[in-house]
Amino acid sequence: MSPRPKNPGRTDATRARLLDAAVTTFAERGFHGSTIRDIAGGAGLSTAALYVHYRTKEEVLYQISRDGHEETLALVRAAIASGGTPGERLERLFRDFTRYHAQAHTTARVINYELAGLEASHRAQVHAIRRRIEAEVQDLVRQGVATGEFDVTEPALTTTALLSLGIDIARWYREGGNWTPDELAERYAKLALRLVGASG
Amino acid sequence: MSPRPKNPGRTDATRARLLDAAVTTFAERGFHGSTIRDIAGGAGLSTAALYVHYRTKEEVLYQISRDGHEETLALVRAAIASGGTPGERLERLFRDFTRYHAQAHTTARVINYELAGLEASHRAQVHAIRRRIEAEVQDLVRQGVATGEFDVTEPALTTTALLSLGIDIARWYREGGNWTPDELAERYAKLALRLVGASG
DNA sequence: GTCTATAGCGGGATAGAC
DNA sequence: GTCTATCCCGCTATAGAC
Repeated sequence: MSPRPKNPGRTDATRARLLDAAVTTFAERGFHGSTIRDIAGGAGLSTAALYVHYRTKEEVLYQISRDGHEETLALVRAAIASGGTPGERLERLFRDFTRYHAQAHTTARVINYELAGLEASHRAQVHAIRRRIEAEVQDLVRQGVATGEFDVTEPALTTTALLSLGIDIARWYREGGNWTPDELAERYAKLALRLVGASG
Repeated sequence: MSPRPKNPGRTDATRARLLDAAVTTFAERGFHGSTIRDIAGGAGLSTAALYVHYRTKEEVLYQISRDGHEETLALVRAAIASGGTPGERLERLFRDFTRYHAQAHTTARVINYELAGLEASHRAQVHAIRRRIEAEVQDLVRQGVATGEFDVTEPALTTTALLSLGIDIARWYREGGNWTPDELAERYAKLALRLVGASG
């Protein structure tokens, strides 16, 4: 993906600063509205230095997008693997999913709304992860239907609605608003149970 | 907003074509990813001709955004004014709100996700309309709580969730998918009732 | 109101020194 | 690995003819 450095430690820290600055400006102005001067400058570097770490601006976006999606998939899988009834696992999944989208709302904004900035092959890889996330959740919904715990006639559509609630947080959430990520997670987990007809 | 023409009929048609082309490219590539060549070319005009109708690219976005938001506000108000119990009105509101976001998903994508492209004063005006939309819906939710028809402890948060479900359709909806706008509207209206604890 | 042509600037990316 | 300096392209917007 990027040139291999001789001094990983320092290089890794620099890359982290670049990704951080990129997330900030991508979230604020979008991929095309952000310049490499914004990114490099935000990390305290010249534009030329950026190219030691990433080949193009698009590659920076890809790194952010891939990392974020993999983290989300891991989070979803962990909740599903955690045991209990489908309702308990859905509640846990949704609590974590919601908290992530609130806490990391700038990152979440980039990975959910800047997909169009990705080059075709990168976008395809990211979409593959998204499909796996959706498949995991849909599977859980179907399990709940099978056990009779959920009252859902169309699992695919209900899954879309569930994910919508979480993803859209990245659009509207602001620090210093009415709810902390934890408070929101608590309440949204209950709303998720209502959506699947398992009011707990 | 734009220069007054001598020949309104022909000018209006040209502007409509420009707005149409702009919506298409803004929805696909975002405001900053779209060029005035995309917009003008999509309407069959040269870039110079665009400036007869709009002073800047941003003004094109503003026109789209303002029109779209006003249409949405009108739709929300019409449903609320239509009479019946809060539950009946919420169901109607949500059916219309959902259908709009599916049917006009390209426009909806632009007006909901390209707000950052607006100049400060324009953005402020649009945000004012958004707040009115939210206020109308929240008011309806509170009415349902007052009559005991809805089971909601936090009307503000529930309103956010309701709007989220509708708005996020603009992100994921595609023509030729699993649901027509009407089918989706039907099902989402039922989900809205579940969210407010008024399963009908 | 529309065109062709172009000004003028800001963007992504690179060259070459340290 | 980072810098300064710069290339060169594509973008927004305008000039001036029809």
